Amino acid sequence: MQAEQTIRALGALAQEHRLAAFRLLVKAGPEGLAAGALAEALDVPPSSMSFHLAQLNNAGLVTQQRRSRSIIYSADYTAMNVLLAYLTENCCAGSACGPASAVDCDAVAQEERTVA
Amino acid sequence: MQAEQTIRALGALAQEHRLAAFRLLVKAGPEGLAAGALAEALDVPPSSMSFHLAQLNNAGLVTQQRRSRSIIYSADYTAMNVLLAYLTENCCAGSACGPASAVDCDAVAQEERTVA
DNA sequence: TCGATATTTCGAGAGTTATCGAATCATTGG
DNA sequence: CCAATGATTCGATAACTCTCGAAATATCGA
Repeated sequence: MQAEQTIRALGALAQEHRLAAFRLLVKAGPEGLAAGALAEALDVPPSSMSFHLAQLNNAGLVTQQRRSRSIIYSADYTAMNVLLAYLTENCCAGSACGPASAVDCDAVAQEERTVA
Repeated sequence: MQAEQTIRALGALAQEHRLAAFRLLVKAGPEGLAAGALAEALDVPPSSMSFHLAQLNNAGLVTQQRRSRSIIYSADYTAMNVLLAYLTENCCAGSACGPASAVDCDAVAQEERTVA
C-alpha cells in the first residue's frame, strides 16, 4: 500500500518547524544546510531541531550527510515529487486540478521509475 | 500566514482514515457521500468517522450539507488545488522540482493508469 | 591527548490526537 | 406525537507528539 508512505510524508510536513525547515532546504538546493544552521534560522533548540529532522528523514523527505563536524541536510526532490504525484492522482481526480498538472508529468515519471 | 492553513490541510490528510475518506469523496465527485456511507465503506464506527470528517471540514478540505436525514460530504477541489499550489511553489524549488524532465507525458500517463 | 564545536540521544513533562460506546440532536414517515 | 433513522457530541482511555535540558557521541585543531 502506497498510502502508507504518503501519510508518513504528509505527517512529516504537517508541523510548523518541519515545514519551515523543509522550505529552507528546498531553497538551499543540493548544497543543503547544517542542522545547526536550521536550528538557528528557525530559532529552535538544537535537540528539538534534531528531533524534527529525524522525522523528515524517516519520512524520506530529506537526506543527511556528515561533513566535518556538521551534518548537512538536503531536500529529496524525488520524494516530494512522489508525494505530489500521489496527491494529484488520488486526491484530485480527473476533475479540474489545474495548476498541478505541470508537476504531475515529471512526478509521475519519477514514481514510475521507483515502482519499476 | 499561509503556512498555517497548509499545515492544517497536511495534518488533516496525514491520517489513514481521513486520507481514505478524502479519496473516496474525490472519486464520488460533486455528488459527495453521506457520513454513514463513508463510515461503512471504511469500516469505521460512526462516531469515529464523524470525528475525522470534522477534522477535514475544519481544514477546509470538505464541505457538508444536510440532505434529509443524511449529511453529505464533498471534496473541496479548490482547497486541494491551493494546497498543491503551495507545495509546488514553496517545497519544490521554482527552478526544477527534481532532476526529471523532458519525458513523454502521455506515454507515462498511460502506463500509470495500468499500474494503478 | 585535550578542549572546543556540532549534533544526536535520552528522559521527563505537557499537550494533542485517536478511539468508540453511550447519550443526544435532527429529520422523516406513519 | 412517536418511533425509526442518520449523524454528532460527550466522556473516558490509550497512544502518540512536541519540547528541551542534560548527557553522550563524533570530529577537528592545536
